[in-house]
Amino acid sequence: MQKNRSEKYHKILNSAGAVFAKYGFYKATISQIASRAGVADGTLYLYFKNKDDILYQYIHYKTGIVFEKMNDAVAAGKTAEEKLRNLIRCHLQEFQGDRNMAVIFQSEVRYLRDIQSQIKDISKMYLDLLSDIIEQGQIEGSIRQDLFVGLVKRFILGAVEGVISTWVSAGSRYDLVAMADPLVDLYLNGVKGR
Amino acid sequence: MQKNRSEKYHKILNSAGAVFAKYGFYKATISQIASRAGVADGTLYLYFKNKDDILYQYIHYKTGIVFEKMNDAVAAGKTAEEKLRNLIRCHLQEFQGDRNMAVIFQSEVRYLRDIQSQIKDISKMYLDLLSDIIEQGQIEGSIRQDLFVGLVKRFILGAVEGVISTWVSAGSRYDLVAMADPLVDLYLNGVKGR
DNA sequence: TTGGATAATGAATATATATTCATTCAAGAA
DNA sequence: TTCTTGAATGAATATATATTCATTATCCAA
Repeated sequence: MQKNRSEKYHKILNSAGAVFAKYGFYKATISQIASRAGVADGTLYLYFKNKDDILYQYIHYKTGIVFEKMNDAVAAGKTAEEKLRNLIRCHLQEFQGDRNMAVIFQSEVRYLRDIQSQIKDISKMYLDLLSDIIEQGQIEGSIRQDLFVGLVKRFILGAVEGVISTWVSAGSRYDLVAMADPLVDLYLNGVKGR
Repeated sequence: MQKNRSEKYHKILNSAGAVFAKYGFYKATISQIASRAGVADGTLYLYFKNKDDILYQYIHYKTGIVFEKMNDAVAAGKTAEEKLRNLIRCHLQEFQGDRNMAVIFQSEVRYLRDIQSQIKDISKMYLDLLSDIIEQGQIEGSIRQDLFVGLVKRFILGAVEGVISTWVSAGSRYDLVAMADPLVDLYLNGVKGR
């Protein structure tokens, strides 16, 4: 099994992404992935240990890219509110830009937890980013003190994921990034009339 | 294939719930389900068309129960805020009371959408309930007018699901229902400091 | 041009398990 | 007690597909 990140390696990863997204991990077959990548079935095994490994590498690769961008986005903000806004916008942008990834992250996360619990999953990283932002906001005074931070984090992430999930189910037709500001507004101000 | 809802039918459904929750639909085997139910493999086929059908019936059955309770909970409230609070509390309560269901709803929804698109999925029903509540709140004046209702619904549902998901991953150790009030507080008031 | 190494192939294999069905069992009727 | 009918069994079957590996192609250095 080669480990160099050749062009073919990425070709296979991309094909796998498309096939997994379309059929789900279990219904996707090695032959489908191979033929979409324009290689023979056996070739996949020169680059990946097995079918599980393909999914694992895919997530690992995508997670790395996305998380780096999210980190940058947060770092680019000064206040907690700016950071939060940047994070949410970045999140929506990345997922809008890669629908296969969005579908796979949505559907196969559970299976992944089973096969590779050492994968630093994107939720965990995300929640840590949020912790810092919330803490900063509380110090600044822009975020309430009387909050259960563990709940707030899940609340924020859950809502974004829900929004993405809807977008995916609806066939990815509308502009997801446009949801960023209204969403942040909901986080900050809630729905209550005044 | 029998259609009467005998005791054995429910025994099998329950076993299936436990096995699906533990291993996931694909890794779960007919033999595991059968042996847990204390019947022979072939017996499952007297009650269910095939493996897919077991999952389908399971979700269908659970959805019916849960949705009825949710409906009642909402109906028991007078103001929009009461209704929302009742709904969220009911939601958390039902899922806390049936962890297998919580896991399965979380993990296998996508597969279900594929096999049985005619299943009135719980999200859809839920979102409709929320629509009514939001609309009522806007009329009452307890909920802001300047909201994109489609987004608010997803925002609310996403956040509850996220909270449940965390609870499941954490091994269902803490009291989920206790999250209801803080969560509703977040929906209503947001996180912004004043 | 050739030889050796590396990469790719795809037919054959191995395995897993969903599903079937000939047989057995159980219970009530005659 | 014997018959009849429907339920239940579980060993045998059928199928699907992940994985292997003997063979072939490709590439590059000498």
